[in-house]
Amino acid sequence: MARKNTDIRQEEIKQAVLDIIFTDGLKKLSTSNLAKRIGMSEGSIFRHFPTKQDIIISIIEDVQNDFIGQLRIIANSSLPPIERLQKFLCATVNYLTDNKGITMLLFSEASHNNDAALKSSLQQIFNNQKQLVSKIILDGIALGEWDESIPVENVAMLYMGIPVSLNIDLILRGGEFHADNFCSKMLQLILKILKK
Amino acid sequence: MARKNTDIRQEEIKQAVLDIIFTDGLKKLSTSNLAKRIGMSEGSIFRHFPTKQDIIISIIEDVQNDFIGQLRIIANSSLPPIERLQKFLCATVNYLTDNKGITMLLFSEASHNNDAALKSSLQQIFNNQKQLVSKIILDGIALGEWDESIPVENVAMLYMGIPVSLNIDLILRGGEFHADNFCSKMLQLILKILKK
DNA sequence: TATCTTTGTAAGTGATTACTTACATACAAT
DNA sequence: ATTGTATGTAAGTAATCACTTACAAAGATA
Repeated sequence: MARKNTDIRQEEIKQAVLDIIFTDGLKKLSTSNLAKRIGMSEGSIFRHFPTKQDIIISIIEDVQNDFIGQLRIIANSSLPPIERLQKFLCATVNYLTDNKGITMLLFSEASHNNDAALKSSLQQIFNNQKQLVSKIILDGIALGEWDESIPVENVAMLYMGIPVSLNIDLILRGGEFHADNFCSKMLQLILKILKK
Repeated sequence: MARKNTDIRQEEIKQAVLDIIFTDGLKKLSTSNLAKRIGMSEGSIFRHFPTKQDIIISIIEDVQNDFIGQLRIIANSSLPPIERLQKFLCATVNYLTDNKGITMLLFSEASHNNDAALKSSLQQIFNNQKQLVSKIILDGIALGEWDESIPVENVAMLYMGIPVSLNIDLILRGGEFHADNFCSKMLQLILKILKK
């Protein structure tokens, strides 16, 4: 087969991982199937990643950089808190619906594996989102826009339920979804909680 | 080894499944490990269940009967809606914290497997909860206690986020949790949404 | 007591797993 | 042109998987 650089091959492999998970389920994610999907030999995969686990870890790092990075920019922007919250929520919903393979991977890996490093990465992804939401809410309270007596930690937890249960829904129903309405409807509910 | 009836053995096997998942992760759930945990031979397992998959299915049926059954009684009771909602939420939180093995199993199985019957069972568990919550809310609205303009479907979805994200938290953090505060704090947030 | 069904086990089965080894060749640097 | 390194493959490896087979014995029924 044609030769390509490791970085290109790594991307191909990671894409194939997500592809298989979404179309066939995590059970079918073997190095053998992975090689078939890309059209290369099984041995070649181990030229570009030392172990199968390292492929998963690399994907989770991508999520940290791309997804959480994007959310961090939104949360720290100078927009009014209400607009930040709206952008934040919609960005999350869009990411989840656009990357179904990734979300299934995160879910399953969390309960499937007992690897400490992996679990800690997943915990970070979850907690980072919670902290960024808390920041937006606290900013809104500081500006006098929202009720200062609300328990911010609990609202953030309730907020996190939105993407997480959306996730479950996506996994169970297999994909079809109408993001626009969902995003703004959920925002309105959260805003009612935040209202003075 | 001492002989026991199939029904007793089936319970032992199912308990061992949940035990392994919680202590060692789903990856270690092999028929070989299962037999070791119980202290019986691997072949004996297949005397009491035709396949490994059937053990999982039987556990999910237990969840339907025990957990959803309990929630159904609460939702259909003649208590005031606000009390039903409180009992409903606390029963869910307690079940999740008491049965960590089960919740991990449901999560993982949903994304791991592509078995249609299994996925449909999991979907039913999720949807039944949503429907029961919707019923309580609609009853409250009919009694004039809550805002009739709220989108019930979306509140139910937001509500479902509570147990689901609690679940994630339990999986990632490994167990320790203070249920009492959580239960009532979350209820207050939902009530603020429902308020006229 | 004799027989039949249920429950148990040890030792297999072939399939699949993640990963390795030995070797070939493309391509960049000298 | 020569050499060294990165990328490729086919054919392994031992371990593990879910499950089966052949046979033994417990316990109920006759």
